[in-house]
Amino acid sequence: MELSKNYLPQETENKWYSHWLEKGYFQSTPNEKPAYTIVIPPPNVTGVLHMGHALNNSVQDVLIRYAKLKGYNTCWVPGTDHASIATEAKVASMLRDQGIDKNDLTRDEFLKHAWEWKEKYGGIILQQLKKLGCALDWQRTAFTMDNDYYEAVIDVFIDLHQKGHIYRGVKMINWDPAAKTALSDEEVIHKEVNSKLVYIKYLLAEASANDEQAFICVATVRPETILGDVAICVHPEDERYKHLVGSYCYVPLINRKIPIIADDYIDIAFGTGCLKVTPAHDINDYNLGLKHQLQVIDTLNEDGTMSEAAQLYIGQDRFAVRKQIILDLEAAGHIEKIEDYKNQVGYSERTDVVIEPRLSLQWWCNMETLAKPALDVVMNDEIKFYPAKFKNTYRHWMANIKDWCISRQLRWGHRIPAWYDDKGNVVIAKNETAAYQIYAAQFPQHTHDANTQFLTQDTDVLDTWFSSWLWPMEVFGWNKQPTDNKELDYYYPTATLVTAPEIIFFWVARMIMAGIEYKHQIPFKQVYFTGIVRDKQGRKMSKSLGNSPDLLEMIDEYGADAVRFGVLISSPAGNDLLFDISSVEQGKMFCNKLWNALKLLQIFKQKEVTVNMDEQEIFPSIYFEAKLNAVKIEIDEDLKEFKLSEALKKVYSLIWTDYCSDYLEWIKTPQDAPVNQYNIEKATYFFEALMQLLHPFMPFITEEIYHQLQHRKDGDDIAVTQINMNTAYSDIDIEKGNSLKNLITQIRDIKVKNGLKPKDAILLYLPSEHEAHLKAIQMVLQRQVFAKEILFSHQQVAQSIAFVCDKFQCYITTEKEVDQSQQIEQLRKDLEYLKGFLASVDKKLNNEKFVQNAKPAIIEIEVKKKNDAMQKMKVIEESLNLL
RNA sequence: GGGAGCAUAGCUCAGCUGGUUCAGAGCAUCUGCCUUACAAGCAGAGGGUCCGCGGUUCGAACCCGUGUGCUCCCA
Repeated sequence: MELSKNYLPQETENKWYSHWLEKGYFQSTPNEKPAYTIVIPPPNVTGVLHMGHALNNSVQDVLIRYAKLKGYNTCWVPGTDHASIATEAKVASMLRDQGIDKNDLTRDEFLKHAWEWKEKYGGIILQQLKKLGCALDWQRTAFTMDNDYYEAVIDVFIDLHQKGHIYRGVKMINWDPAAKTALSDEEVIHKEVNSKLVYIKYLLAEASANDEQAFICVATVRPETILGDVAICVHPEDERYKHLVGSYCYVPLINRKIPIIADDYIDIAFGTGCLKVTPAHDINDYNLGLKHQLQVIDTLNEDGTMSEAAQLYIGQDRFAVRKQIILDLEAAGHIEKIEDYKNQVGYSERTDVVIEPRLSLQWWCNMETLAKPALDVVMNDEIKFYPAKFKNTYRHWMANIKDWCISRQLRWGHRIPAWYDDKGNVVIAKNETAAYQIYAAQFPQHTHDANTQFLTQDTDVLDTWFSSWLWPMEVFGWNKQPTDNKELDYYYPTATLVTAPEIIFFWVARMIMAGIEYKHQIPFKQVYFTGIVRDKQGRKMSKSLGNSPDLLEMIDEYGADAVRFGVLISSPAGNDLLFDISSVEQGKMFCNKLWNALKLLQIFKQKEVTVNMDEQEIFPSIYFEAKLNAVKIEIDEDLKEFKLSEALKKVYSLIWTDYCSDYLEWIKTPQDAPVNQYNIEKATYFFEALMQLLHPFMPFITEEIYHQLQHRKDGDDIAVTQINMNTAYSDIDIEKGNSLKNLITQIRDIKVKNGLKPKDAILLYLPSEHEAHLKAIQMVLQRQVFAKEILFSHQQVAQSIAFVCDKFQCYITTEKEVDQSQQIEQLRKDLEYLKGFLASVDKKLNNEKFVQNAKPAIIEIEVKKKNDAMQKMKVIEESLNLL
């Protein structure tokens, strides 16, 4: 069959993905083979494929496909998480477009819309992963709100509550005024912003004669919060204010009389040294308030507008008020000055609005007892982190772990299984029936009419991470069958988790806790943290910056293999990836290179053959086999350490340089001459082996070429072949090949430097004392450098170009007149260099301390260096004498 | 404010426990080639004070200290 000029990915990619699916190659069931399991970090059900996913999932696919080649029973579990906030926001906005206000709907009505939305648009990303070629076991596709999964989350809540880890309490939380829900500390992103530091004067209630000014001044970046001020606090040792402690002042505009108190928490150096205390809107102020028994005045509504308690600006947005109040204070003469100021402000990870610290009644999970063992397994390398530097980050967080706010004021998610009566009593129960039973047992004194519904369920849902921390267990049906579960026992603990360092606390740490708490086993043996995908300028790729390319378009244009190549080649282990489309182009060119090598093999196969097994004829195959086996081992080592880009670079240059540029050229025969049958067979076999090595990185084109190379029986596909790691090879063969390469390059260079055309004929003299070593490469060398003849000689050759390659003294003669001054210069330069080199080696060897301290092997090497250098110098000197 | 990390060719990075001729790769650059697989290609070449300074050592890109610049995480 005639092959197209270039490789056309669009035609082959869909074909092979469907074929793999049809054959069920990605499906796994427990068997006698060792398991290699990965659970996908579940993307948001609302998600679409972006560069981060492309990297993360390409990496996982490489690991899975390589493990499969090595004989493991591989299982890669796909799925999505329900993403409470993101999904609820999406659905609410869709409803708004239809003119429906989410708050006008009942819970059930809203959830009906949400599920409809999920069925329709959810999981688009999973379809996109197919385009990328991911070898996911689709039959196992999981969702964090599947029935069984939902039940598992609820059961875990109940269990942790029984164990006393989960409790309900009023604390300062991070409030997202856009989503109108509490967030955990981890969901808050701190950013540095330019603010105004406003100095506000508070009138003193009883100005004494000592006070030149009848006011006390505080500095704040949030002037609107003065409406919630309940005190002014100064440092007890601060001489400026000592005399005011115990007196009162007035909050400007509303004239609330508040005390001036002292506490050593105050930083004397900051601002004016006076802090306005607003317990409702700052965690530190809150703590101060508790200590000094201050009132709490909450001046904000849940949507970020001012509440009635603020007295002024009621119903106006906090940021509008910030501007307005400065004007009003100014007008009333309360502003002393305004300075530019940089400070850290917390933003919601999901909605990107400024977080308000807010006092709120929420459900909490105490993490201390869960964290302890989870810290240990990472510190003692039972779970290995790659790169290991993340152990530090992990330890720091785990050692200072805070209680986890797990309730969210949303509807989309796992509803908190708490039931309340009208007196504020609460019971935790799996369902309503159980709630009534438990209630009756717990509160026998509260009797109700048997027919009235007096218990109401909590309207909040749980943090999404409270469900995804069960992921590696629950995808294998842990909750229904925690023991004697064939699947769970076989696949758990999973082999590797591939994720972003950004979610080390959100997810990785919590999975480890849940795994140990409930399965009494770690959830995965190693964690590979991928880097962050950045653009060429080093900026993180994000939707808001608009610097993230459209992946599906890219796949259409370049092919999935090229995209995978581009992402993986520039992704050194654990470092950030500076993505540039040129690396995808490089991947596309690589595909063409493969395609053309295939075409050359087809041409070879149509030519006449010889069956000559002469060493010189088949040396290229002997050499390449050794090289292939050597590199195969290196690649295996690299992949064990997640050096994916290193491994890919090695396959790339093994194919492009060693196989195409060297090997295929070496087995070419002169025009119209027959080709060597052994070499052709070997060339085909090597190409197969190379495709196998490349397959984990570029699955589609390798499958296509595997089938183009020869007709395959049904079920013989590269995706399910086993790699042969029986890779013994001879160093001598590799050395001979290297000599050949070096000689070819050096002679070509000499030709250029002496003004010879590449094809100009030469006579080449090689040293006869190395004839045994050089004999094997003679024929190939002769063809590659267009030598009329190669002669072995131990004599110097007059009227020649003399050169030294490796340790071989060689001569070239040519019919053309050559300029000897240039080569003399070159030889002198080489000699000078060697003299210096020899001197440095001698210095070491003559140094007593070196000889005493260095390992014998090192000394041996130095001696060898010395001898090699001296030999070379001798050869060069001889050549120089000749000229 | 606390912690972690990075600095090597024009660019992106390798360089494992200090010891080959160790200063490397890819891309980019320059030169010569349409050599019947591939010009999206072939052949060849040039390019670096391994961030500055000090120290340890027989020996430092590598270890220690310090300065500078940058990045990330946490509060």
